Amino acid sequence: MKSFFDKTGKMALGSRLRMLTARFTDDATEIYKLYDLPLSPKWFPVLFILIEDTEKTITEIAEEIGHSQPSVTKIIKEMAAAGLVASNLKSADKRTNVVKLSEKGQQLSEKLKVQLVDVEAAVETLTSEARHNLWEAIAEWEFLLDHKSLLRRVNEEKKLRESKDVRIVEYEAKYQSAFKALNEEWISTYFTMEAADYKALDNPKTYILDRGGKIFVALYKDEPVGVCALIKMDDPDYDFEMAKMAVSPKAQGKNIGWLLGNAIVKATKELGGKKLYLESNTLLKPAISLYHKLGFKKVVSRATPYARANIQMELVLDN
Amino acid sequence: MKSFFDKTGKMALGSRLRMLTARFTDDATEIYKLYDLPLSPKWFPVLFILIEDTEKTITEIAEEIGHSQPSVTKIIKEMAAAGLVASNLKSADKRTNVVKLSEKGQQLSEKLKVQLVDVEAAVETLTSEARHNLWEAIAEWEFLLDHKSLLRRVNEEKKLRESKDVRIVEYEAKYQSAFKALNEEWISTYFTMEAADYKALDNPKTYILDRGGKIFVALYKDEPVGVCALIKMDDPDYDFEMAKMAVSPKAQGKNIGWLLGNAIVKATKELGGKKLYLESNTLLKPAISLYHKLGFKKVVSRATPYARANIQMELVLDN
DNA sequence: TCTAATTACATAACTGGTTATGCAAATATA
DNA sequence: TATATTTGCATAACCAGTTATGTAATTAGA
Repeated sequence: MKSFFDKTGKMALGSRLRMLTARFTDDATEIYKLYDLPLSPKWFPVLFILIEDTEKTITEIAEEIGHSQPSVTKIIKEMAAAGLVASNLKSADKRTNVVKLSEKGQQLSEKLKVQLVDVEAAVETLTSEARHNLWEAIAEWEFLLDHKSLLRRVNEEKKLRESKDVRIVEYEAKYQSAFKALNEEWISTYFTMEAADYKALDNPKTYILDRGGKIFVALYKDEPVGVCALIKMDDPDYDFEMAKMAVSPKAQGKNIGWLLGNAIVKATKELGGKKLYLESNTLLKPAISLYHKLGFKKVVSRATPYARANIQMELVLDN
Repeated sequence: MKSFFDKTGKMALGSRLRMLTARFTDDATEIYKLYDLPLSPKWFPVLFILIEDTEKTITEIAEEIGHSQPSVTKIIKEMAAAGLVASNLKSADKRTNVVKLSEKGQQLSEKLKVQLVDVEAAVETLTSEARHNLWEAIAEWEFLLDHKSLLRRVNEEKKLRESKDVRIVEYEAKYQSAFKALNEEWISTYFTMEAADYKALDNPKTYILDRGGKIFVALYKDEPVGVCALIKMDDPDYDFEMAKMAVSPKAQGKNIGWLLGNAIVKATKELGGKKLYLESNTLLKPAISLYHKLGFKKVVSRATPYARANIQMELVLDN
């Protein structure tokens, strides 16, 4: 068994924990027998709460011990059948089921305290024999996972790894079809293609590059999965417009938008631009949030050839 | 939740482990989704084994991953339904169900490897953030519990604590009824009371004390629960006989036999005895093993007034 | 060599939890 | 103040494992 987990690595942490848990719960049953306590180990958390604070409702107990409410309902039912608790006590709120220990339950809990002392001592001995403190380790991991779940941590690792496979390159003629297709994909999903779209997407060289603009392509494992254009503007207020940003849905979650955006900002600076402009639609939540992350701020309306534009943003470059 | 476990103490280690386990397995489901792997997390151990060694029987897999055989049977059934494994492959032994990954299963396992790397990295990061190493702690506790189970450890604590409530005192007239009752209890359970029994048990003063012997009584919480006599012998080979040892079944597991035996040995020395003798019956396994623990060795037969005696032992005192 | 014991596995039933759901009581709101 | 929403809890159904049990195939033994 040990060797199995050595082979699997940390991926099997859940499995390994489950097995260790099983050892404890199996032994718990025997330990209760040893002390001649007619208790089911699973009653322990509920019993413990009722020893501490005499009267409690089902939901209160569930919250305190971290179980679901139906779990506590079941446990209380079993304990009531064993004569350890009195439930459905009269209370102002008739929905609640107020529970407290019966006489028998109190007597039993006195005997339980003796057992608790021995178990505590046994675990303490175990802890002193071990170099690694399991109890403290659990507490610490609970804290760390509260702060950031394993899912989020894995997701971050995934993005990190995948972004290493993403390269941002300058536009070449061979990417023209990808440039058009990627844009057409999202535009026609949310809106409809307009005349201005066709002009730029069909003739990027004439309409973007030759006029002093740039286009960047994001390659994931050498396949184009994202594009973005930097278009020279003929406007006293702005030097360049960031436009035609598109990322394939298949390549989502790889930070590609962020990498393209950064490439655009860097290129603007290299070309001596001071202010970057963009148009978008508030329907595109992830895009808007990306623009904010890149430092863009909303600006007041301005004439636009696109029907779908309902928000305009700018980024003032400080160097 | 944390505060709940702070209050309960180590007794709730099982509960706490179960909850931490739940966090991992819940997140595992989401992680598989993130990688677009149509796998159930519970398949992982089986899948892992099949990636390592192509062909395996159900029982082999169960042993390697530490699950029960029916658990593996169920998992294989599910994986077969999902088209990941081919089961019931032809084999010499027709009882066995030989299983291997299908083409689809192999493709999926390739994708799984990518995920494994990310999870490993995420857990590694977690470990580096933590002061206590959970993975190592689990491995160590598994080892320590293999060596001595929690049940045994708790039992030892219990005996230790209870033996503190046991006092060995010298016989007084008020213990005569206990002396008789405790002996009568076990003798009549396994054998029948003999004439020699009644003589000694009814008149301990005349037959034991007045002849230079001693009787010790073990009190548990001031109740007599064990007795043992040291009887002066009229024999060139032996000075004293240890006899009439009896411990109440209710007080078993408190080391009382051992404590009484030690009291007898100590008294023999104080009285200047060099050799201690006893008679017993091999039916009484725990008693014989106690005598061995006290240092008694078997000796060859010798005349005895007791029909039930079928083993004789002696202890030579060295000081 | 024939029978008895063992082995491999499928199935059923149980365990200690969970989520989903519905109903009655209490509270909030128009 | 009537209605909508929320709350507390019981019940049902599910989940990932377990133990118990029955059956067919194999192996051991008299």
